[in-house]
Amino acid sequence: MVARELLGTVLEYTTPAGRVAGRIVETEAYLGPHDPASHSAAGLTPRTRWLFGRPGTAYVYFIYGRYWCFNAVTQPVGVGSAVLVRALEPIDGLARMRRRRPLARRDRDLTNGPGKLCAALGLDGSLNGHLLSRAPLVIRRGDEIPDARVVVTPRIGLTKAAEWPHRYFVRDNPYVSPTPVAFPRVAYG
DNA sequence: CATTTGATGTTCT
DNA sequence: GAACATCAAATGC
Repeated sequence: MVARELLGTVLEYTTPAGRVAGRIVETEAYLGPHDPASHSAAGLTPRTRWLFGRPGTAYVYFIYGRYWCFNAVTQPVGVGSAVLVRALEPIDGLARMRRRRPLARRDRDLTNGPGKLCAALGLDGSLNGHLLSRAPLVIRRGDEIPDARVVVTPRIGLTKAAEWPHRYFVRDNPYVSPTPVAFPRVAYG
């Protein structure tokens, strides 16, 4: 599963304002049209245009009237499958992240949620459709995370398919978003 | 620490 | 008109 493979890779955004980067420590897989929780379940709409694009495309959407969420498309054109990046461990540009997230009290609060990390990095809808193999926004190889350090749970915040176990995170990493207490946690593999 | 609640506006029905 | 892949503040331990 690509969502698991993305753990440990580095998301890096370079603009005239500077460079910000973080290690991906939490992801969620959204499958194709047969996944009721995926935006692709509703078919092709103006919003989901880039979700149905080629693998490695950025799919960025606006939610709850305030926040952007960043995804990487993972399946061939027309399928509509993507991985939501839910948390980063900051690597570079910490000062810029703090300026963009003035309400974050602790550094771990800068990027431990999908809306938070987009705000910290400055990601928004202008990046929709961008290919992640090229500047200014790239995902590059980082640390390999052993299977023994990967935990699987249901996805957060869903009403449909709420029990499907497609959330992955790095065990004991302080930058992972809080796991709801009632969630089952399963070792990967 | 855990749980609850209000804010916010786009998207699709 | 309802739903929504969220967040932060407030509350009760």
